[in-house]
Amino acid sequence: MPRKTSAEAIFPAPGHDHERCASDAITHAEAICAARAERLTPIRRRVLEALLASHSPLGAYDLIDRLAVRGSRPAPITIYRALDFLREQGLVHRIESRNSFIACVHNHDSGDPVVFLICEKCGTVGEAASAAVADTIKNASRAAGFTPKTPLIEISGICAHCKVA
Amino acid sequence: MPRKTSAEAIFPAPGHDHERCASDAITHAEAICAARAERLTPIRRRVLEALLASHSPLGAYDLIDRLAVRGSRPAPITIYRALDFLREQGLVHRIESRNSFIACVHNHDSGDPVVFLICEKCGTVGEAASAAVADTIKNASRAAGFTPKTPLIEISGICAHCKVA
DNA sequence: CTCTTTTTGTTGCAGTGCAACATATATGTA
DNA sequence: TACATATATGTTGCACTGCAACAAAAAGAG
Repeated sequence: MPRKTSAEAIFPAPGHDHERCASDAITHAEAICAARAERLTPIRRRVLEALLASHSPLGAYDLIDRLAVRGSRPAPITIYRALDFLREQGLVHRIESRNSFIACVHNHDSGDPVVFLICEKCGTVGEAASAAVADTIKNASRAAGFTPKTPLIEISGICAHCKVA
Repeated sequence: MPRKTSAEAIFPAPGHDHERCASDAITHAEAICAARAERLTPIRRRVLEALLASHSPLGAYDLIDRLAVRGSRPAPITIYRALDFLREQGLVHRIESRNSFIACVHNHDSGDPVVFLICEKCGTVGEAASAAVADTIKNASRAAGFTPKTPLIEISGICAHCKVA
């Protein structure tokens, strides 16, 4: 069952039921990993939880800070390995223009191109999955004789909530 | 006068007249800077030339290597400052997904969104300026109540020349 | 020629990202 | 159960990215 019914863009409203949204995503991650016989180990889970606790993308060192407990900090490589795993499973995306990472709140078909909407004011990142965008881009690429694989689309701007304020 | 007549995608063919293509671009850069009363200093010019000598994007340290002469290497900040300038003038683009830079071979109207086509095999980067892509993306953003500013579109794939081989 | 602005040089550092190897933990198999 | 294998994590170390802050030099304006 999809966690989001709308196929449209998703931009998290401030003050939405975030606890719920995050715990749903964890449940989803467990299901995905179980189905694929992959292991959602404690570290991987904690990295995912930290990302889910923020709608803004987090850098690797933000994650280190958030996973640190009583003087014990995970090494960068530990975080990167967890991120690699989560990205392979499609549970986390990398925001290239910010060198940072965000938990995925879609159910992607793998390879589905995603459009990231990055608010310059509040830093919140929304995802939009648009077949129209995907098609247009494929056509434009083919016009250049180019065989596209993974489109990367990141758009800076102002989200609806910040625009009002 | 536009250096490219086609409004279509541009993917440099291996073995094209690169000397010519690069020297045209330098001429264009001089014209741009003159018109804006900006200074295309020797360092800025050499950075641009180094980028023009490669259709693959170069990292900042690649540029340091290429500008180094007889034991004297420019400091990273020197390169970044030149790149900042060139980017402000629209003469250079940053490829976010690779942390690297490429000389622009278009005549952009400023703010024009550009699609980068990055060949996974040969590393060559082509540019496509597509109004259709720009429009589609704007619409998708607006559907989420998002006010887009600067779309960033980078597509990995295989270019026509590598596909044949 | 002097003052001001712009550009470059120098030093230093924080963030990003991963390689290579060692250790520990799971999983499978006899 | 004991052993072999595969997977995951810990440790060390380092290369690349990117820029801040200040000093020195060069270009332009009056």
